[in-house]
Amino acid sequence: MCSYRKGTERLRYLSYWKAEAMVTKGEEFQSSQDALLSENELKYIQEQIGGSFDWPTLTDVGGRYSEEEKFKVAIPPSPTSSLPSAEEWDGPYDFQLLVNTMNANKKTWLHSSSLNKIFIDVNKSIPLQFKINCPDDGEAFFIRALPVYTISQHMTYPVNRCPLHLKEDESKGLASQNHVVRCEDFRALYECDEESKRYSVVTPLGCPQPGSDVVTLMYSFACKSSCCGGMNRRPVMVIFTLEKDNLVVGRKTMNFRVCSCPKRDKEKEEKSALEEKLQNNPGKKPMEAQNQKESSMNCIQGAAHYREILRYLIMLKNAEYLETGSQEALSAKEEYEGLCLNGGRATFDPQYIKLVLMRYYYHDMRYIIYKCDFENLILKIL
Amino acid sequence: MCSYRKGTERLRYLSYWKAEAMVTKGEEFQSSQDALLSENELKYIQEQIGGSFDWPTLTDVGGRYSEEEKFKVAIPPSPTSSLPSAEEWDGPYDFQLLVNTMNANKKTWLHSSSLNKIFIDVNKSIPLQFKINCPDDGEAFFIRALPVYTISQHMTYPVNRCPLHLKEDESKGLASQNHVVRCEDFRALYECDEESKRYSVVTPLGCPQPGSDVVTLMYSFACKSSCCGGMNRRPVMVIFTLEKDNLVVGRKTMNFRVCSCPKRDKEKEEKSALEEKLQNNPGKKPMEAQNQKESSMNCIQGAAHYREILRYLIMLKNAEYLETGSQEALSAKEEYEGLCLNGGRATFDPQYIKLVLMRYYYHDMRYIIYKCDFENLILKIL
DNA sequence: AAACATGTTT
DNA sequence: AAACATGTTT
Ligand SMILES: [Zn+2]
Ligand SMILES: [Zn+2]
Repeated sequence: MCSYRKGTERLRYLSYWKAEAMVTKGEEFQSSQDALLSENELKYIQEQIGGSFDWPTLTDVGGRYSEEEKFKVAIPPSPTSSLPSAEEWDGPYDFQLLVNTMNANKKTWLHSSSLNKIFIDVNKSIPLQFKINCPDDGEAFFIRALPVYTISQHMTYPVNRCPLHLKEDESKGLASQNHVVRCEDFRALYECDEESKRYSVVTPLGCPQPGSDVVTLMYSFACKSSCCGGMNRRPVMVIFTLEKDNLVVGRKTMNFRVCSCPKRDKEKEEKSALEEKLQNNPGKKPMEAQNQKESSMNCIQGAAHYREILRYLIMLKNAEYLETGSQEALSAKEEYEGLCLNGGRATFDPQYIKLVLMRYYYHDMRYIIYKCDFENLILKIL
Repeated sequence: MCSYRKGTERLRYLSYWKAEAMVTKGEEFQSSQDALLSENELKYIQEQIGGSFDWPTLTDVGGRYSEEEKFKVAIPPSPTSSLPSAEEWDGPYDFQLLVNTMNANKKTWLHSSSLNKIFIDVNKSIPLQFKINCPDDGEAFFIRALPVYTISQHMTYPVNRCPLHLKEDESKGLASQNHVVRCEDFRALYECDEESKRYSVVTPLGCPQPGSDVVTLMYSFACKSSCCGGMNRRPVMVIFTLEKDNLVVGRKTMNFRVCSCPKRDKEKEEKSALEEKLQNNPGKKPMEAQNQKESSMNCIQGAAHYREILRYLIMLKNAEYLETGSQEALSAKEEYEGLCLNGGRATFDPQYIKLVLMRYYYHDMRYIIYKCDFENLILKIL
């Protein structure tokens, strides 16, 4: 893991430093805010890295230890969290994603390298090639494919199938039922993140065929980008994470458009991207899907989780009030305190709540691990 | 009831004549074919009326009489059967449907008299006016609104809501949940025909406001004509039946298009209808929705019902074979006999099965009434 | 209301 | 592939 960039390493160190200090002192965290970095610490870290970063994924290993041995610990979002990282990262194994354009089936899919985008028919498969620098160890690696909306306003919502296509597939009772992204490999595992409600498919990478240094996996999409009540015309990308021992060790992304006329739509998007580039004319952006019916309720899943976010907002608003004396901040704080008490929900501006969630998830504390796992983790990282 | 047209009266007489003869002889029908008119009788009747006709609606009055008193009797399709009549009929009460164009809310709905069609936004209400020649007796009458696909290929399928809009409304748990056509009257009753699976809404007509001779009811549509997995771009009409004592005593129809741009679409349809008329150019018909996913399974609901239709087909094919010696008819007959035995289903050509169903429902026998009800009925009709 | 987006029919 | 149909965005 010597290829971690400097900023990322420093951030990891800083966050764990705070958590470790508390664990060392034998304190059990009372809430997710106990181990939060201060505003100044956050500011400093953001300057250092200027982007998203990676944490190792830890899951509850339930039942191995007694209750007394449990610790609440600062654990980062998993690759399927509400706001997963979409930063390209070759990682220690020089992870690469390749699209062999020779294979392009002009009828069913096309790749635009200028847009880093694949245009594909619904339910048609596309071969994607994955490469690492130790192909013979392929059986130890997994490829996770996770669809995510690319426009910031929708990014925190999971990508779900539309009611119509879901209904058509319900009777089949397949594990892939709720998944837009499918991998046509018999070892593919269809996962749902209970926290974020995101669906992803995880496939063992395996070793290349003799004479080849890449592994080819077939992917398909079970809904169109335009499906009403599903992606509803919102552009999506797929985040492909390379995973080993439950850690993310590489990441690649690809934009996708699942549509009826891949050729027409690719040409149109390329043309308008070119025009915008030539004229440097930001006034003629492509239309953006609006009026989505994902209730802002769904934006924050679960009553307990929602309360946690509210408490975080109360803290932020209180800090703002103490610092600036803003009456608006004070009344917002009081409103949130009321909601906390009576279990109500506020209607947040999506852009605002997105920023709040971004900050909140930087300090995600919602996982429980066991003391020895935590100690091993600290040893690995420091 | 003296205003029944001659052809209808004669047909009614003929069909009941056959049923009455059997009842008189004390025979209990063994199957729905026992009281069928012969091919020649049918031919004669069709020449006489050249269209659809009305029967009184009778329902099972269950439990009033002992089992021995029950009779199976030839009863016509109800107004919500699989192939309901769509013939305009003023009836004995001079039933009229009026659209007051003065009320037209240019933003949400428009009426085209040349097309007998209303173009309307989804979930927006339109006032429709109903008139009878005895408005003071209005409380004894009901208006039933039943949506039906206008293109013959889809006519026998019930009009259902799409999965998306259904899902949005499911949590509300309203009686109107599955209904595309809504009546905004607190006395409106939402019915589902268990046999045909058609949804209709029945509203008491009531008496006109003082000084008026019409009753106004507000209707709205909870899905668009274009809804995927629902009407799916197939044109629909609404059949408004005037009902009294469970009998249909008048019928009016109106075409509807539930869409996002009523004005644009009305102008376009009127223009293309005019062009077609002027040029008498049948080559440039508007596009027809195709590729519907309603399984032909759904076309005939229920295993027992399906078996009945199969037996009817066997009879038809056998008659055809005996008359013409057609080997094709013979092998079709044998195929259907096999399906009857093993409970299988054939894949019928939709156009063909539509014609078969049409003939079958002309002789609908699936209702049970009691002897005295039957005798009263005969007395009324003869 | 005009322009656009995007699935379907021809 | 071109023309059309029809919901959305500007
Ligand atoms: Zn879909
Ligand atoms: Zn709908």
